[in-house]
Amino acid sequence: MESPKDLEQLHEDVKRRLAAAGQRYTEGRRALVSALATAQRPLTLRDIGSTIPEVPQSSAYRNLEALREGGVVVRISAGGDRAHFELAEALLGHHHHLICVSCGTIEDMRIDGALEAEVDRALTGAAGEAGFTPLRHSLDLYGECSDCGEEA
Amino acid sequence: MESPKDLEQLHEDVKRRLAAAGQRYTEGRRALVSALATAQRPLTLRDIGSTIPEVPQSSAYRNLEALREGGVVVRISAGGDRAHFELAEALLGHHHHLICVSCGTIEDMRIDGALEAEVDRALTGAAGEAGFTPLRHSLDLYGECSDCGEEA
DNA sequence: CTCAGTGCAAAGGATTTGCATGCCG
DNA sequence: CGGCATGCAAATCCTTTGCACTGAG
Repeated sequence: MESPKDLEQLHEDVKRRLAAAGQRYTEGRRALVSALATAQRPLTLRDIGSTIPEVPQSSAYRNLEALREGGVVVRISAGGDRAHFELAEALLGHHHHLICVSCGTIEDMRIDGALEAEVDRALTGAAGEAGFTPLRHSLDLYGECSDCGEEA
Repeated sequence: MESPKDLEQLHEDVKRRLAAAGQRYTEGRRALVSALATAQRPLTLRDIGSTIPEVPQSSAYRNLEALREGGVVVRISAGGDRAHFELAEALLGHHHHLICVSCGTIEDMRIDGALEAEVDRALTGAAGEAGFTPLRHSLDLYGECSDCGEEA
């Protein structure tokens, strides 16, 4: 759980990043960042809607896009039809995802740094062979979360 | 490139799998499987539409779903808004994807088996800690493909 | 023959956009 | 002030579905 102080620092950080990208840090955007920081896992637009109903969907989409351009938020397409949003790795650190194939929920997960480096090396090699310029990787585990497993 | 003989064997294999799932292997489904096998990379519905325009979209979606239930095709959500489809790993073997952030194209890629095993072990460990039952993993590399890189 | 498969058109759901108005810098 | 941000409603885009018809087994 984030302490209020951490949250305040986060907002400062975000404000700086948005300013650098020539964007304002308005009340609605603050609400979005707070919601994402508090949840500590990727959220769908629907999740966000139930957390902060005062922000209309269209504004949420538009602001998430603005935050994405500012490098504060990333959009995740895995995990069903609906997109998920979470704070960028610049803010959360590098991590991966556990994706429940049953309910679509996504959780964050971290793996050993050495393995991470090894994976990166292997991927970069494979990319080179294909004339591909690597930017980042994603390593996701699909399965059933504890909630869905119990019901089965 | 698949030789005609391989393609024929593929159709036999698919026919068997569909039969086991109690489904027919019709002309439209053959066309879809041929298109996917020939492309040798995940295709969007649009890609498929331009390859085999004689198959209506709704039929394509329905048949891809039938093929998915039969374990012949998988649906990939990464790589933009549109879903991609490709032959299942039972037919293609385990592999990963290179995803172009610019044009959304996806290509197949294989990595070293030992690393693969190591990754699987690490993921299974992390999954256990989260009360997660692991099913499969995905390891994708995002970057810029050679076509898009040249233009930049 | 019988039931799954097919095509067309309409429905659905998530996401985007046009436009008039409000607020931040 | 001036322009970006906001809200609402309408528009889009991908995907799914209802229904009557055809074809595979």
